[in-house]
Amino acid sequence: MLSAMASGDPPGGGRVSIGDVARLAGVSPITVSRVANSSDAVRPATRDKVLAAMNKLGYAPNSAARALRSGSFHEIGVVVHRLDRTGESRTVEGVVNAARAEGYTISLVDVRSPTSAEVTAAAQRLRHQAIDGLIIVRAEAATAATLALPAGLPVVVSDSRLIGRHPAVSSDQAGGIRDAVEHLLALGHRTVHHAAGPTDSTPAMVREEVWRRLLTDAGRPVPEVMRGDWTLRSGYELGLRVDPAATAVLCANDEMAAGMIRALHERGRRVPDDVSVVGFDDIAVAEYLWPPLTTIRQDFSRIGAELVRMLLDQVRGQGEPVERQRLVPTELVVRASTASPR
Amino acid sequence: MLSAMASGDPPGGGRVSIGDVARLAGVSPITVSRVANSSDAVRPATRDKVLAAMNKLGYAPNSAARALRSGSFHEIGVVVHRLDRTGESRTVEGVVNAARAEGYTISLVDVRSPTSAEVTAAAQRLRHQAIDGLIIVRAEAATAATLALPAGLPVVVSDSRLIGRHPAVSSDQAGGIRDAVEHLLALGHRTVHHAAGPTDSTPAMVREEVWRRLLTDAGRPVPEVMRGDWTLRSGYELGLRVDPAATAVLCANDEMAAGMIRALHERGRRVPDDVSVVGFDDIAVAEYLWPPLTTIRQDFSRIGAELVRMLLDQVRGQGEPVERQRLVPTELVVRASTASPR
DNA sequence: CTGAAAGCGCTTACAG
DNA sequence: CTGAAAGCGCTTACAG
Repeated sequence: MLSAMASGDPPGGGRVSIGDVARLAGVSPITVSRVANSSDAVRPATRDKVLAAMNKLGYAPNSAARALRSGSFHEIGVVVHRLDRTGESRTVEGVVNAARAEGYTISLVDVRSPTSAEVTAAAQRLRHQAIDGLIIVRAEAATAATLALPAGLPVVVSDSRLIGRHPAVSSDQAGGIRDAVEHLLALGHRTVHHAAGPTDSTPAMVREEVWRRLLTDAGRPVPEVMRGDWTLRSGYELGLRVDPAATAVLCANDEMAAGMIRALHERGRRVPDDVSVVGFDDIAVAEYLWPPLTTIRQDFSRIGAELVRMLLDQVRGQGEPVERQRLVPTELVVRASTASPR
Repeated sequence: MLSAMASGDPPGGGRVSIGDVARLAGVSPITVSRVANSSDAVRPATRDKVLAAMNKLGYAPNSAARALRSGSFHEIGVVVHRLDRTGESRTVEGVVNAARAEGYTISLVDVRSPTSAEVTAAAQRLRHQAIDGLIIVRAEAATAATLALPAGLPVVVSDSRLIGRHPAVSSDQAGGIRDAVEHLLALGHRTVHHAAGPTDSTPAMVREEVWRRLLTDAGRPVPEVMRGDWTLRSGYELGLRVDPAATAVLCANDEMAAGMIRALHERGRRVPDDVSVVGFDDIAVAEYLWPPLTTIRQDFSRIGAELVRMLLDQVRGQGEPVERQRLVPTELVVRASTASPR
């Protein structure tokens, strides 16, 4: 428990400063600073006196002063779009936890749309606030040409068009799609239809290109791609008009897969007896959809941790060359929404 | 676009300070400060000179110095548990957006478990960091007796046992449960079973108590409560052994309702023909479950906004009495998972 | 409308 | 092992 109130008479409206502690302990402020920073150049008896005074007064170092002196806030800025989506919130959670382990806190900004203008404004707001580096989680629609980040600010990005321009962390999209397509072809499907994500999203485009290339390489017909926007609703609408001859559909994410399955139900098509469906992400409900969804799991907390690691490499290594891109493996999780065609 | 690099020769390894701008513009640092803070006591011509110099050098005020001087970081600490859950992430999103509108950023800490010890540690870590106030989003297992928050730090809490001790914002749980129970009774169900949340959660207990009281007041039999833990899995497991005579089940949240529906399917019980199911929250998939879920919608972004408003009332009004509790209305959303019993 | 002086709370060399 | 001095970058009265 903290003591309720300082018993001395600290100036400045109640906030206890290093000088107050020094006075009570009968030492200089420098010694208090040493104790606060766990320097070992303090005699144990002195240390104890100071610690007792700190406790008595409820002293907490003023981090504004500390940051001003040291030049670092020990804070990382995070720009995120749509925090209510599984991938985004789990990635941010991973970032928060990894940052904490390194002694950093997170300053979070949510942009309304993932465009260059919004992200630029968010980055400047954060810069204004004072951060040591910036993590951009999926600025899908931002491009390197139009994004104007403060000069000299270390940056790491997650999946986006900014890869190449800035160090980046991504799921192994290609590997995931390959696993899914091979799984479906191995089950005996002649080809695989694709309910893709929006064209302004890098992960969506990567998934689509890999799907197309795999079918081509395997000598299978490539059905016309169906275009969605990540939402359940878009998956549902695509499901209402999916080719009646389709026996397997690979969806760009789990939400679209859930909408697809619901539409197929309404059309009287059984999953997986008539149509196999595969998602991407492995969100919490995937296992409890009816039927339980076969999907490609992304390791979001690992992505968050790698984002922090690569950012702090830059922050600490100032000037050193930095790893440009790190791929985090995906995993195919086979459940009951896929089966051999009848 | 920012200019790539300062063309002057600013000291301190590249960071541009107010003095550099003053020198280039041929004015004093005070004048630069006035321009940076949009004071109107600056001649337009002077202002333009200063703004030009700022742009040329890529000046951004050092917020550590600013905070040290003014005593405020314009930052709000947010303690959250399980950011990957809908309620939590949407509430945080609401907090972030409302805070931004007020010129505040968010420093986010994620606790592994919602206990007093974890929340206390998180609050102290944030205090250390420097925040103007603290928002605790659902510290479900923390109690006022054991939570030790830094003295003098303004605090607002969301649903939790801390209500009463600290100003709080909550959904109108009672109103939501009333709407749901009345909806089911009006459909002709004799009584309503309840798949409740964990006993250490205040919202779960409130929902359970209101459910019990409503049935008692209506003279209906009160079935033994079923105990879950918010997860899909727990709802599924309760669904496997729900009373075969039950015709209506009110679940503590949508995830549990999704698990409940899946278990009922597996047991060959049709929803809503044999059993009506109601959830709580209105998460994104609720509409796309099969059947689409009747549920009680919570307005999380409004909750987030109210949390910020009540916190800043404290921060700004120092000493003034503050509103103790604010209820945010819920809304019953009727879909296809409820019907009259056969 | 503009500026010289002081100070916010802390830490970093430097000296003893 | 301990302390006196200087300064991080900014803003707040105060004076002109």
